[in-house]
Amino acid sequence: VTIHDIARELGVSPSTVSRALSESGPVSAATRQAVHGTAQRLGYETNRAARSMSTGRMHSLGLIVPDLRDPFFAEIAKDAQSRARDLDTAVYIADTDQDPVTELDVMASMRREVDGFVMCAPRSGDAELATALDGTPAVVVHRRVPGFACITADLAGGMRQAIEHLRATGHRRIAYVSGPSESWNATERLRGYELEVDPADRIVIGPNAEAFEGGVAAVERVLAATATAVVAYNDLTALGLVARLTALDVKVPHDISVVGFDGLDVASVARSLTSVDVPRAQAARMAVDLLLRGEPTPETSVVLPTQLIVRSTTGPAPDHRAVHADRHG
Amino acid sequence: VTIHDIARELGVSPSTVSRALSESGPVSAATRQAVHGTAQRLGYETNRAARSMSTGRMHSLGLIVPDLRDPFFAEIAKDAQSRARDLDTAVYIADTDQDPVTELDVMASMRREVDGFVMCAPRSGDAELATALDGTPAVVVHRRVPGFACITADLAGGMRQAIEHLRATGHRRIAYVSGPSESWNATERLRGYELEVDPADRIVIGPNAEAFEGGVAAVERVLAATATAVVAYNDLTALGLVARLTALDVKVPHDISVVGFDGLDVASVARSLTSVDVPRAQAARMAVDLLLRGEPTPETSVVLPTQLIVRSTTGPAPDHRAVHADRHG
DNA sequence: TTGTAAGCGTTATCAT
DNA sequence: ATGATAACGCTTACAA
Repeated sequence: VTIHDIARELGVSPSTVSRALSESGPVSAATRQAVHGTAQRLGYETNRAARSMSTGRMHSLGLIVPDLRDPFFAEIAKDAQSRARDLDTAVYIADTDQDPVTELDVMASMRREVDGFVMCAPRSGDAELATALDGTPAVVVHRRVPGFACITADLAGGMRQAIEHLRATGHRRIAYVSGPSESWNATERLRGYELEVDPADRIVIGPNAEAFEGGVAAVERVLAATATAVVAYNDLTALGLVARLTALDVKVPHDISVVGFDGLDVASVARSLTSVDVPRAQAARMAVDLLLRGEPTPETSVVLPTQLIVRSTTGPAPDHRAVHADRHG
Repeated sequence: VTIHDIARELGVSPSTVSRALSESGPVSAATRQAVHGTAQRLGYETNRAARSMSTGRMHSLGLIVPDLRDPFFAEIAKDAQSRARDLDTAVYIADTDQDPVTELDVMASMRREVDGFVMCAPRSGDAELATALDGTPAVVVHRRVPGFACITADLAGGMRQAIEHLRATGHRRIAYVSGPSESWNATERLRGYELEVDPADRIVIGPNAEAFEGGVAAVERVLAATATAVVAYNDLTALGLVARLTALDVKVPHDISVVGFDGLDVASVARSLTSVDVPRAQAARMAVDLLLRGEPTPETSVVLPTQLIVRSTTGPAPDHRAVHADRHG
């Protein structure tokens, strides 16, 4: 069922039907009414491909994520598609599996089919990204790329909150277990740590490719460094830390405090994890809005606030000697 | 850059270029070579909208999931889009947030834009689903819907493996903590339990809307029922159980054994969870293949095998009195 | 083997 | 306010 069917039914021309349906020209109230009526009755649905051919607008957007298995990105995907649906645009999804080459490939193959991209924490270099985009509107989420609209979170600020909280409860030796070294996220978080902690006092463990495993693997070194608190690259890493610490019978937070990063629903509830919340839903929604309703110019970049959520994996620092005795005695 | 540009460049007709590019007609080896060459050089990419208009094929598929935050579905989404990309088809994604109405809505709005649907554990009724599909090819994953190609897993068989394993290690009182009551998944798993356990011996707790929270909340009742082992609706539920048991100082698996369901990567590594693995990647891949390369007739339904993975949350049943003393003494 | 021409469903420009 | 017509880029009979 096409606009021609409606036109024939009503004895008007297809152009009139088109104008009535798309509200894009002068139509008498009566005919508009009639057109909408029979459109409804006939079950008409506009053919997007045809519409795209004449207008150039695709009414769809490309959502590119590094890894859907990461709950952080899964949530962004969920929120982004939800918002896009509200705005009557379909979402093509592509998971790049963290591979820059795949990323560039999917961008190339999707570029012509979409009105723009929402790029989550892309892995390719700034220049390659710009080339692959080649003028296609794009909003970058959770990474800063020069020349593009970016929506990021104040990760360094979140790190500061975490460390200030730990210091306020008596911790002096605070370790950071880092994640993958390449991502913007990773460097930002590390930078936040380095901003807060004097070079002499820093205990940095990592980088680790696998978030959870990295946490597990880092525990021995954290203990060896006699840290009383650890801030993790993300919640999964924190979970790994807690799991391993528990296995070694080191009590959290009695012997050691652990702070996660991201504020994932699953993670927080799973271990009552103290964590720095990163506003994912808001970022996803803003990205889609910016792409679809605004003009995503480089100047429109925004930095969302982060927020430390204190739960039960952090507590007062133990007396240092006591902890040490505990562990070896 | 269109086929006309290539045609002009080479002094041939657009149709020849089209034939050469789509391998859909007789073209001399020489011209085909030439066409591909300049196509490459000019950076030609076929306009899918235009192609769709003449062929009717969209080269895209709709992937409908209940909730991307559930790692089970996130993984399916990842695997499905990966396979689809190999087959040169784009993937529209829609997260229905478990809402049957939203589900039917997105099906209606996507139906014309896709060659078919991969529907993951849909929440609508059989009849509504069929109506909304209205002839659009579809493969249903993890639910059985009469009249459609379905890819499911042998959940009852997995449940049997779990219970047999527990029995073999001395457990007699085996509880089941169920999940949401409405889904096919949920009823299948429960059915598996009921198949294995005599009515008199059954300890069923739930249903629970939220997987993890359900596990947490179920613990007191599990203990009150003096079960020595629990099979959970899924891994998240199992994690909830373990978390709460640990908090109550009930040792897993010393005092009580816990079996998860799904075999999620995160979950298994997180708690070394014994779990019934459900082949997600295979299901996703098969669904896409069936949709894109085969004919998804009702007869092509397949049931994938499940597999109990024994890790460290299960162990021999404790002496019943000893456990009881432990808990209250 | 290649070219011509019609058609896919919509929008947009221009008359009327 | 409405209608005819061209155009979007591609595929596909059909003709050469």
